[in-house]
Amino acid sequence: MRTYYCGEINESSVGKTVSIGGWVHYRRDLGGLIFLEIRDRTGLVQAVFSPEQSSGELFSLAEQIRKEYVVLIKGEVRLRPNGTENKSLPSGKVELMVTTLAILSKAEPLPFYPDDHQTVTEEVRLKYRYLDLRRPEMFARLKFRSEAIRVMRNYLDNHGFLDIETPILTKATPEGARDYLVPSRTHPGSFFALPQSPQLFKQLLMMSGIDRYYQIARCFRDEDLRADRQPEFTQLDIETSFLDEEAIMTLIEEMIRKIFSELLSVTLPNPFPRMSHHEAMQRFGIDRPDLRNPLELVEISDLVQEVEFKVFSGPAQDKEGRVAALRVPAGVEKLSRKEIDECTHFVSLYGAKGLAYIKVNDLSQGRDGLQSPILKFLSDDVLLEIIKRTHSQSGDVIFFGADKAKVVNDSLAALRNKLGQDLGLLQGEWKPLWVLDFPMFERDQTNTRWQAVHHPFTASTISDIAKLKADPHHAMARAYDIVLNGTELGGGSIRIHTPEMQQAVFEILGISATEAQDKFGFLLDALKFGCPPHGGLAIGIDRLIMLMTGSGSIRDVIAFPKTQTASCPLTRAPSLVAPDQLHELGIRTKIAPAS
RNA sequence: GGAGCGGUAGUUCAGUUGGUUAGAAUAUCGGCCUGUCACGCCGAGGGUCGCGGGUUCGAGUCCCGUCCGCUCCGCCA
Repeated sequence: MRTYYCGEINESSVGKTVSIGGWVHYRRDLGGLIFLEIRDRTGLVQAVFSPEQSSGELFSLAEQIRKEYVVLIKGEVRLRPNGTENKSLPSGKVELMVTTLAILSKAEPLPFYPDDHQTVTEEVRLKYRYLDLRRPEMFARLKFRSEAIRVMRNYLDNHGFLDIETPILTKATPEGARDYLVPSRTHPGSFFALPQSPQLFKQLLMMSGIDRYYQIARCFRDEDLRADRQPEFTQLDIETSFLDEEAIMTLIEEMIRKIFSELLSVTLPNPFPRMSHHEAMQRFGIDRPDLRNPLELVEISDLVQEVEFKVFSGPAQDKEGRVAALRVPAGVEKLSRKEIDECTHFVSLYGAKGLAYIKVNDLSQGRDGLQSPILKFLSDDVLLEIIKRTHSQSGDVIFFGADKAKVVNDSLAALRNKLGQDLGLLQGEWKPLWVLDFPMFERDQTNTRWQAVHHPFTASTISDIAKLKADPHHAMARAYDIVLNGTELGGGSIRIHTPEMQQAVFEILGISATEAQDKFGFLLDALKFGCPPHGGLAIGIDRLIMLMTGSGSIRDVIAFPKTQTASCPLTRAPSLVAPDQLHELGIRTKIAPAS
């Protein structure tokens, strides 16, 4: 006889004899009866022990059972007596009259019970993650993730892609994030690095004539964690030969639409909207705008260049400065003085030295209808033009950012997000977006050299090497980022496919020929032997699933995640290792100072 | 590296101005209850107040340091 799932037992099972394996979720003794609720991953069913129908031996066995025991029970399905239906059970109209019972595994009292109504801290959940994952909510997330990946695989398989694995033990890369290193026993003093992404291997596969590659790839970056960042994460990694930006974006869009329609019955726009990087920065101050948020930045640098107010005129005249306005409709009513002060503190976290604002109390009264500490610094003409350009109405509040462009963009973009959330301004549920026309290079923090905005293997719209070298500042990358509701889901680019261009980009980035040969010699070599034009993209699977399941953190869609200090409360990793192990790896143990 | 919040019973939390024996709920254990279903009722056990130091007659409470968890900045090509 087969073992049923709880969820398979319903009114049509009445009269059948079935067996069920599962956890005892609940036990109640009453009136000479024993009720057990048995849970498996599909639902709950109630089993009833009656001394009249069960042998005495079976009944006393049932009495020993506690919560979370794993049992196998067999019995006959019957309708419950009138008035005893349990609406909270999927199988609430039927019950199982037990004839045999086996305790497969006992359970000690749990640190917490995996009920939906029990709340525990994340620390405890992670320490006992195997119990946390018994919760229906967590099970549903893992199942959703599995199904989403299945849709991706099916889609890519149907489009001629090959799933190919690339090494986990690989070579350290000089740029990008900090590497996780693994010492080599056979080469004392040398190290492997865990891949930050399979980038170079997938490019090499294109040179191998694979043409269409994908991988559900684990990636590792030794940087500090956030709610949406783990030191190891999973990306859907894709690379194709001969396809251009247009073809790749179309392909990916279609896949994402399919995932949303199959899993959430949501129809995403076709095609996804697109926006240039420049426009995104101008209108939203960020390269991954949340389009559900109607608030926008308005440039007013040109209006305030000559005003007496140095806080405005300074950045307005500065080539690297920016003065921008953010209008909050009905802000006068929605934002108290205290809340405006909180906004000022909030933007200070992003380096803003202050947050100017104007309350537009009544437009019909002209200047007298405005209220602001900075009013006295601004002429009627300037005020009027600001009102006009921001389309302000009576009752609005206008915030201002004036500083280096980076500070204005960072702080106002963050403020825009905060106000959008706090004031409930978000419109629509799912707003995907392609961001295009990224610059190829940007100055590094010390402003002494160029660094790649995307990565050093991205092709430029300028295909002439001499022209690119002459004017790196204005070179655009053939790159595209996909953004969903303000989260960067992934990105990709058309890659460089000639050794000459790759060498030139390394040069611009200040990587010497020797260094390039040392770090990327294998890539430069491979490019010499015939490389098709190619490009691809990677999608952060954890983030996608987090968004689609409405989870607050990436950790909730990863079975065994790390904490903020990159440790695992469950296994207590990382941990010290035996001196012998270190010795074998050629690593000298540090001698602890005598205490 | 930095900022903020938190750490008290197995768990989730309360704990006043520094003051007697640190509480509640839930879980656990025992008893009662003839259809329970977050059942109910009675009872019991359960504490390194994260850790270390300091101030004080007296510290869960104040001060310093430190560890851990979360959010954020830096960082994440």
